[in-house]
Amino acid sequence: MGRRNEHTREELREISLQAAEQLVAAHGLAGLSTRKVVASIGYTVGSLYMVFRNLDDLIVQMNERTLDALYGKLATAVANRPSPVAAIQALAQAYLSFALVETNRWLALYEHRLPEGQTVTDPFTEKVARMFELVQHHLALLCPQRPAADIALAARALWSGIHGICVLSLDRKLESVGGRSMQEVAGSLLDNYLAGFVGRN
Amino acid sequence: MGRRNEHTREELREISLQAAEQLVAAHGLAGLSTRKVVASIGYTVGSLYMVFRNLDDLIVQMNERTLDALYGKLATAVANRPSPVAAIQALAQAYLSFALVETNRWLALYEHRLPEGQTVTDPFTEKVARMFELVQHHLALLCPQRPAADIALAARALWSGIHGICVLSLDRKLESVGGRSMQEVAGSLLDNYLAGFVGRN
DNA sequence: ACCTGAACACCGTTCAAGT
DNA sequence: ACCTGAACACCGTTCAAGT
Repeated sequence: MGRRNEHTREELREISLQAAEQLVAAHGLAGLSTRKVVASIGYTVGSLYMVFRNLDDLIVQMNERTLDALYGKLATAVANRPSPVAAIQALAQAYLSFALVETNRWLALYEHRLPEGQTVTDPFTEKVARMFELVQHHLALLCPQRPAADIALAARALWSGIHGICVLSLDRKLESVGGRSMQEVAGSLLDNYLAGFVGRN
Repeated sequence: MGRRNEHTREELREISLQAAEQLVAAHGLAGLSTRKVVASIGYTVGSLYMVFRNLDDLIVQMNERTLDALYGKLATAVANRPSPVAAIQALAQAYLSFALVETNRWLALYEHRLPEGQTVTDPFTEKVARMFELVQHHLALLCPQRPAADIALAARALWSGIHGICVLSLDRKLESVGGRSMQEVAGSLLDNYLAGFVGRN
């Protein structure tokens, strides 16, 4: 057998990633497998390994696409905001809303762990850094005379905080009882942190 | 074959959980399997199902033990603190330090997802709630005349924030570049949030 | 009652063989 | 060069059979 040649290498990569994204969106990262991907694109197991090094490689590439989509949402959300505070609030809301709408794909970003020794790929860290700088930039606009180290620390605290709110809100295991929305909690975090940060130069 | 009777049901449960904890501590949740557990305690696959409903059940029970250990650390850390703020800081530091020391077991709390329809067990949510109330209690001491809803919201924001800092710091994938320690970032979050929260009644 | 181990349905990965 | 599908080593879960 063999020799179908219906798709180029690049097309095969594309439809594989699309199939993976659909599987993850529908059933979570745990519902993804090489055999399900190839079944849904009409190929057999071996073919996946022509295009991806292994399943981890496929997941990393899928997650890179998710990061790109997330960055797109953040970038448009932050554009043309009247003030740095409004910009930061818009970033947080966009992050929450992406996590809420694309829950399973967003979760896959954090659920996937590389095997023991392996380290993360460069484009991946670059995409993460790019998002992080979005926050940092608007925080610097808010407090122009603050040293860069202060800004970096605050950006990291806020970013991590918003992220934590998403994680715990979307994980029904830890969703602590009192039913407040993600948005409320995030608003409280931002408002109070920024009040403290700005007020204490 | 059969009939060994070297261990009671309860002993079997105990050594299985201990073996699981060792496997997770050494290789992460992904390194845990029913077959590895039984191999390390000298039984065969079938025996596990005398004591646990399935692997998920074993993991949930293991995670409950981790939650108990974490609660113990938090409770002793918070005891006899001179002020509510000191108590809250001690809680945060204890949480960070547990995550840092028991990284893989702590990660397993969040990595494990129940299968599709299944919901979380009651003792589990209760243990989470108990930890959460620790924060809430000391926040209430800090601001006695604030309405309970404010306190609950703040506790959730802070708790989620500290959690997010742990998650992102321990995940090498997302560890944003500038190398600040978890403790520094958490300190920044607490100090600024509390300054904002207390100052704005 | 306790425990085994074969059996089944999955899984990721490799690779000789076919076109 | 492309693709298949058998093969291998794993996995979770069940259950007839043994003591």
